[in-house]
Amino acid sequence: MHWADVLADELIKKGKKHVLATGITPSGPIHIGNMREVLTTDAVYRSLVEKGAKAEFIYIADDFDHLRKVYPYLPKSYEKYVGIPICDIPCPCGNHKSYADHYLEPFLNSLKKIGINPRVYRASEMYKNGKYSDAIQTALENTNNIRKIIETISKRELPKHWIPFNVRCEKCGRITSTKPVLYEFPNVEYKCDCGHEGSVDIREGGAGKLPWRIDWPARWKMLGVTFEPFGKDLGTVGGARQTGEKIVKDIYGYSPPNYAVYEFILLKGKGAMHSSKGTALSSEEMLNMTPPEVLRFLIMKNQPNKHIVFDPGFGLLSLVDEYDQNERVYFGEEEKTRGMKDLDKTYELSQPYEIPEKIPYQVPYRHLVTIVQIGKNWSGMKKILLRTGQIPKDLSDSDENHLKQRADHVKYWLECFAPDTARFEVKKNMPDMQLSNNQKKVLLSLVERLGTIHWEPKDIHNAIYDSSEMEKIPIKTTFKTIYQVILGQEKGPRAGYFLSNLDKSFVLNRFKEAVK
RNA sequence: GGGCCUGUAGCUCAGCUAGGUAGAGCAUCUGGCUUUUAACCAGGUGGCCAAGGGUUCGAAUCCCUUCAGGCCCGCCA
Repeated sequence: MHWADVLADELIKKGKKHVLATGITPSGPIHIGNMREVLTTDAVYRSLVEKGAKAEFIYIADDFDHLRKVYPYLPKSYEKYVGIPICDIPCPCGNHKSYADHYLEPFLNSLKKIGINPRVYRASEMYKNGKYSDAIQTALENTNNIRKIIETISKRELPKHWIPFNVRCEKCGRITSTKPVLYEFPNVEYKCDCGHEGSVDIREGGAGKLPWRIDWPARWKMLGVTFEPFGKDLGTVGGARQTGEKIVKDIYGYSPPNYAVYEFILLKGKGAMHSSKGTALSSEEMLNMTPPEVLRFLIMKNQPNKHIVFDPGFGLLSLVDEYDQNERVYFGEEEKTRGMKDLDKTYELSQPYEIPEKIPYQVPYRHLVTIVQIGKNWSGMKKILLRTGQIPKDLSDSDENHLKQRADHVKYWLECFAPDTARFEVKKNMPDMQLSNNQKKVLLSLVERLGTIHWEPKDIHNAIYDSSEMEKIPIKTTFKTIYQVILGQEKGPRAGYFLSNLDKSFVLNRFKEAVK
């Protein structure tokens, strides 16, 4: 059984109505690892709906959380905003409403692309319009109990005058620098490091924020959350999940949601991703180089608790190939091999939107990598594909769109992530290089022979072999020579097809120039 | 110290969330496509499933122990 079905079945045992939540703080570029949380939730959501349960998928952007430090990707001037909720900090690029929106917006766009449309809640709004008021009051009434829970489970000692509420300083706007002096419902008197002393009414929207360990359980109850996955860092003993379970039960009288702990996505050769260390791959970038269905596939085929090593180099091509193979099996065009566990479900969950009725037209992804570089734009590519018979003349619009999209992904990948050996470029001018006598000999022979043949892949291919044999030069050397004078490198795409896509006189002139 | 993951063919890994003859890709070897360019087809070689114990008619799969590696444990998914 697919893991999403297992999780959905567990939920259905408890009831027929469910609220599935995810939450990510948009304090920096939201990377592909964060995406795993959303996709995991989406998989369970879809399984629930399929099984006839009522389910709602919500996404909580904790934009009332404060800026923790000046991350490396921020200007130094942001020092003054540390401690202020990110919804109240100006946008780094100036084009968004706030700091939070700057990172949230592209992420929500990415979600759309991979077929996820959760109901979005913003913590800042919930705080500011008083939704949290009851939860805050309950927390404050239970200060000692909460303190005991946190101290016992997480084995931390809390400050003497700690209360489960961080007042937002009315003067400097920070929620980290205030210290409570006195709480007497409904007011908290506080002192801020900025020198301000004041008093806030907790029923007033936006007066302050519950600390994370209380905010989370409070939100479970408030929104009726029954499922929420979280990263392995939060699943640790004494962590926020554990204190949250106890707090939500004892203080808020609500039973903790089901969950899945998901492992990290590691970048091949780089390890775990950290936005703050610049080793993260943002979701936008990821979606620019990976077709959305393939990105989903990566998450869906792996159980959440298994770490994933993502290789943005050649590994990506293999991943797409694997997806395509699964697709062929799903549509019965190929035999299932043994390792394809839960193939049908995995394939269905990989679709951003509708499941195709029939198999989309496939062109091997690796081949697209070559075609993209020869054909440049889509019409050029289409011409090549038509001529070589790799697509039929009556290709449907949806198939064409699909291929076009893939070509765009390939292009982005080539520009930003592809290893050098995947790239080639037809040099406009003769590359600067020295050819051996043998190389010159074979080129001369080729000029002659190619001049007389039809400019067809097969004929070109044969001509290359004939010349090579004639001049008693290893075929390897001949290919190498061709690539060197045309591409300036020693390897390249299959020569016959490749040359046939270039202008005949261009090729002949280049060869002539090379032997001078 | 605690938690999670991993250990299966030379390499990368699937199979463990249904216990029932050990799998794929790559590499290698043989043959073919009248001739390899990270090409295709057919076939072959290759594994005490980390080690030990337990449950079972039957274990890579479930349970326990050990060993080795990775990650997490203020904030970070």
